[in-house]
Order: sequence, then C-alpha cells, then structure tokens
Amino acid sequence: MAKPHTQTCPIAGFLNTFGDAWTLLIIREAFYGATRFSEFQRNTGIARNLLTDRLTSLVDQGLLEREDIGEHGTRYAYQLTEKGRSLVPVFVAMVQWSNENIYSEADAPVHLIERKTKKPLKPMRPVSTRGQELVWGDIVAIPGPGANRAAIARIDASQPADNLSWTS
Amino acid sequence: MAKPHTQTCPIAGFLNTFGDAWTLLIIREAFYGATRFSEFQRNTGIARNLLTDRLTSLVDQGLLEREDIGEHGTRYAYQLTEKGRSLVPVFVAMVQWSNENIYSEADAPVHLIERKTKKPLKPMRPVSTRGQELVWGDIVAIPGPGANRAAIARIDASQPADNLSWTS
DNA sequence: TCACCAAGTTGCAAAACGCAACCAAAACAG
DNA sequence: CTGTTTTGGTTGCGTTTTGCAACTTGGTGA
Repeated sequence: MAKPHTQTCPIAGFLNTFGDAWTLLIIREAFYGATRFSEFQRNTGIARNLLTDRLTSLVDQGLLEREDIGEHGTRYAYQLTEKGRSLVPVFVAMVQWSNENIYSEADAPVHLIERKTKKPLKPMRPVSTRGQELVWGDIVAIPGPGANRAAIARIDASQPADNLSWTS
Repeated sequence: MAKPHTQTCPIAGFLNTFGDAWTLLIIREAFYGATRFSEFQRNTGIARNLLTDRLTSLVDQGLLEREDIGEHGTRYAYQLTEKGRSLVPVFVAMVQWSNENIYSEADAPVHLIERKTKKPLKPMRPVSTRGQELVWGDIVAIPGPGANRAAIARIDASQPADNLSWTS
C-alpha cells in the first residue's frame, strides 16, 4: 500500500495485509490447492513482479510457507499456514456475500458445499453466545483492552456506549 | 483499481468493489454511524478527492445512499442501504480474524458485543445445513450455474470434483 | 549441445495515490 | 449587509504502485 493504516482498528489492520486487488486472490488459489508460483500466476493473471512481492509479503506475515521442493530444479511450494487457514470464515463470508449480492439468484459461479453431504453451507451470520442470529442493530462495538485514545474517541463518537464495559 | 478483475469468481467480484485500502474503512464508519462527508474524512484520514471517488462509487453500486439534508446549506447524509448492511457477516468475520490474529490475546482494540447481554459474539465459523462447524477440509468448491469455461477449469484444476454437481 | 521450464528480476510507461490549494453556496457573526 | 465559517467538494502536481514485456539464472530432457 501507498501508506499503511496506522489506526488501531481490526479493519484497518486487516486492510494493511489484504487491502489490495491481488492478495485475496492468491489466498483463494491457496485454498483451492495451488502451491506453485506459476500456478498462482496462471490462475489469477497477476503480473510476475507483483506476485513475487505479494508471496514474499504473505510468507513474511506467516500466512504462507515457502518450501523448497527442488531436489531437481527450481521448485518451490507455497502452502497456507495455520494462520492462513484461519481465514476460512472470512473467505466463506465473502463468497456467500458475493453470491447473494453480485450474481443474480441462481447464477453464482462457485458454490461452497459440505464435502460429506454435498449440500451448500448455511449462510454465515453473526450469532450471540447462545446461538441467536444477530443483525447489526443487535451488535455494539466497544473499545477493547488495546484501544488507544484515538480509537476510543472514534468508536464512542458514533456509538455512544452507555456504560458498556468489556467483560470476557 | 487499475484494471478490474474479469474472472467469474465471487472473490474477484468482491475485490472489484472492496479491493483497495479505503473502501472498507468507509463501510466501517458507516456501520459505526457516520453519515457525513467530513465525518468519513476525519475518522478514516482518507484524502478528500479519494473520498469523493469512493463515496460516488459506493452510491453507484447501491451500497450507500446519498440524501440531501441541506434545507440549510450544503449537507448530505450517506447511509448504508440494505445491500450495504448485508456486509455485516463479512465485517464481523474480519474483525474477529484480526482480533484473533493481529493483536495478542487480550489486546484487541475493539470488541463486538451483543447489545442486550453485553457478551462478545460467538466466533463466526462456516457451518453445515445441520449446524455442524466445518474446517476447510470439510468444504468443497464446485462450479455453480453461472460458471463459464474458464471458471470451471480453474476450480476443477485444483479440486478434482469427483462427480459433484450442485443441488440446491 | 540445444531447447525448455521454473521462478524470478529489470525497465519503463500508465494509472492511482497523497497532499495542499482553491472554489462555491449557504449560514452565521457583528 | 459585509466578512468569516462550514460543508462538500475540485484541481494540480509530485510520488508510488501497477501492468506488461523482455531478460536472467539454474537446472532438466532429448
């Protein structure tokens, strides 16, 4: 990015890693099983120099692992780490949102199904501890332990938290 | 973006709208309650010309609505549409991922809690129709009705679907 | 030996970004 | 009723990032 976000904020933090046109497409390929430089390149259409940058950055951040599989020749395998695999909920939520909002009713290009039953996944929705589905109105953002003055100001400015304090 | 993605893919489609450093920060502000140009500008730190671009684009795409509230003076309110509010699952999934993976254990800058009980939300995970939590290995991507030849090739290339067909 | 492949690197033009300055319409202050 | 603010922009311009093609390096296979 031109200038990384400095705000203490989960979304800003997320964007510092994924806020560009290609990184999540590389993650998609990794989920779909791609491991090789040329595979990522072919399947996404990204320019080679950018792919080099992004792969390096993803490895540096611990989302991918680069393994030398070149007993014979120049060959590397890029694999999702546990941290990388933990993006599944975000990935699925994005796919479902796009299927519901970009493509018309039954025109989704890709469906995610349960391997065992071959049925589509349930649409992901935020739920309470007791499993109750929640809409945005049921949810409040409150400053957490790591919030600095700026973050607290930003959050409270728009969501006057009436004596809410975070309890684990 | 320099060149929008042309792949028929939910992630590529998502990135065509949100694959930049600022758009999701604007959506964050909208969720937190911001409505005014200057409010978005102050709370995100985005440059004014870029904010103009992004707001116009979000309105064009039906994610925000611009209402003229200028009975007196130049005043507009940007509000999330229903389509915009439907980003909640993606938004929550991102916040939870960042809280779990960027910040150390109890250092999250923001927590999302249920308004009524003041308890944190349950971590969002993909689940089967029967409510079973799934990891990536339990999930398969298959071409949907809207997949073109390229999309099918891309998906099948890495995930040899053994006679999987999509059933609603 | 010669062609080929994987995984990059390099150079360069075009696009996007970031910043500060400017602008217009309406309200507000004195 | 004149000068100053406020809001919501637009314009210019230098810096960064993209996108694309060409080149490189190490190893393989025929």
